[in-house]
Amino acid sequence: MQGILVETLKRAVEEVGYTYPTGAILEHPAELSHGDYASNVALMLAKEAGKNPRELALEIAHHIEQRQPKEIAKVEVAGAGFINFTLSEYFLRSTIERIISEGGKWGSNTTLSGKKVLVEYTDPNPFKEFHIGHLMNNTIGEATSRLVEFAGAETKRANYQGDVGPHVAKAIWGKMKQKELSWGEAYAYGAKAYEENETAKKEITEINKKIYEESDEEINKLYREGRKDSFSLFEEMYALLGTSFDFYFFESEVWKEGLSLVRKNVGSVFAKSDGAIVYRGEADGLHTRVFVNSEGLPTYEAKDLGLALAKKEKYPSDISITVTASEQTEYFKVVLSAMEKVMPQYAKKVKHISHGMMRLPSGKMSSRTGDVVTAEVLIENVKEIALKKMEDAGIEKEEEIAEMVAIAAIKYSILKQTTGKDIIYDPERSLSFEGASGPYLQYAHTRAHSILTKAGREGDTKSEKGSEDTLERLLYRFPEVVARAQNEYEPHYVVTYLTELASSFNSFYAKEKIIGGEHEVYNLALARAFQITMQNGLWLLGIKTPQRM
RNA sequence: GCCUCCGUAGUUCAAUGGAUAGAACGAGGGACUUCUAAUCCCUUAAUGCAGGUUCGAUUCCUGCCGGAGGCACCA
Repeated sequence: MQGILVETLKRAVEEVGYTYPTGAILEHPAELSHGDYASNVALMLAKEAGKNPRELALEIAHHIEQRQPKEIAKVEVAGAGFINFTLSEYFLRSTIERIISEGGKWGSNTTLSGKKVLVEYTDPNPFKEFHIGHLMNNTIGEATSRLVEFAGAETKRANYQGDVGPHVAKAIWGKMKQKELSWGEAYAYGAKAYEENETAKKEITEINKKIYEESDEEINKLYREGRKDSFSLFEEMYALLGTSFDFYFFESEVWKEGLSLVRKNVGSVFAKSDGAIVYRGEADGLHTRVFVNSEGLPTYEAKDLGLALAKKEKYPSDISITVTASEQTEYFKVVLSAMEKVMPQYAKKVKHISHGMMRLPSGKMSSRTGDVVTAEVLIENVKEIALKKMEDAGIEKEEEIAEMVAIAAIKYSILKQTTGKDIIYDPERSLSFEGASGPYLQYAHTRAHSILTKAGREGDTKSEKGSEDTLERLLYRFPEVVARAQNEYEPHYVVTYLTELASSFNSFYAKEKIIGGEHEVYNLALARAFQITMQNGLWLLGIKTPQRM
């Protein structure tokens, strides 16, 4: 639709004697009463033309009216000199038809078709808790993957896990001292001891070395157990959240290559300093970071280079996305800067998405101090609320539906805002199930689905319709919203749009009786178009659609 | 100290340089013998401060104030 409008505008502007300015915008006015699209060309050209913008706008509008495409019902000049377009009933009706025929493909595009994309996210560490930070990362990573997939890319999901390194040594040390502790608790215990107790610190450093060497049978055994315990818990979580990974990368598998890559480039890219090997980022306005410590062991930095090698080997992609919390933004720049020098072709394909952090009202979460909210506890709490809601409504309580609703509530609260912003999670104040929320979107979808099932016949857009058309005037925008979310890697545009769409559908539902109503046939087609759009939109967000709730 | 990000109704969030700054929660009022009231309708209230660029600034630039993150052997 935008294409037709731009062409029309361009022609009219040229007929009046000017060139269509670059950077002219075609936007949706804040209010539907102002029309469906607004152009600011007249405002931009007014100065050059030496004319009053309104006058110029009227001239352009006049030329458009000479040969007005059938998709446009009305051209008006408003405000300071905007040219407003109102779309025609013809266009709105044919959009409904298009939505119904495209079904699950409605809203998708082919921007990335033929491209391979790898998305790395979630990245929980074995031996530590899967906390709400991982939940946030998973939610954003999954939505990002689906956006990319909806652009036609061959998309693979990757999960990178730190199964070696000091955190593992700390957990194992904790477990050796106190068998009855859970792995998360053992880690917190070890981390505390490491900071407060010199002997413990030495023992942990020793364990860390032995893990790399695989030289101590007792440690090896604990290590294997811990890995296994963690992985099975993680797998349950992924299933619950609706993520399925194609590749798992482990620090234990990538550190050697990372280490040797760094060693090979000492003197050229990296430098020795105080017994460690560092990368000096100052030349690029960054800071110095240690890639290999003075024990000769790789830090996260060197491992990340090894990871890049492993990814390249396993799935050569055109875009390689890594999703992390914003605390790693600066870190990542340094690693990327080093990567540009040691593997330049690959570095060009790397894209870092950093999201805000889940914080508690008391401040930053820390698994070192044990001050964490686990994903499991959060989901369980929210699920309880959903079950309570079902009970109050007198519906039969169903675990599976309560789970879908709980996860929708959580995902919505993560995805509703700009990706970079922190979220303060207050366990005292429960998540919303009312108003703009995950369940609100699911509920609207469920209502539509339920009507369509009950009606027992198909709708038809050729049938007579009522005068109201707000819903239609939002529906056609879905592909535009998707494209914007894809371009900016910002799922929240989809959330905002779906919320507005659901609200519009609910108003429509309250006003209009669909089954048995005056415009039943047309309204069934409209409800179907809404249901498809909502389903596709929720899929993009990784939110499931229950058939009843 | 240096670098990065962020300051919008009481609260949590929106707003590709555009029109009267939108929602939700909260508060107050109303709507279920009618397709699911996890809903709908009405009322309430905001751009941290000071300059600048622009026909037009929540948005871009500068300074200040406030918050978060990062800055050598953690991830």
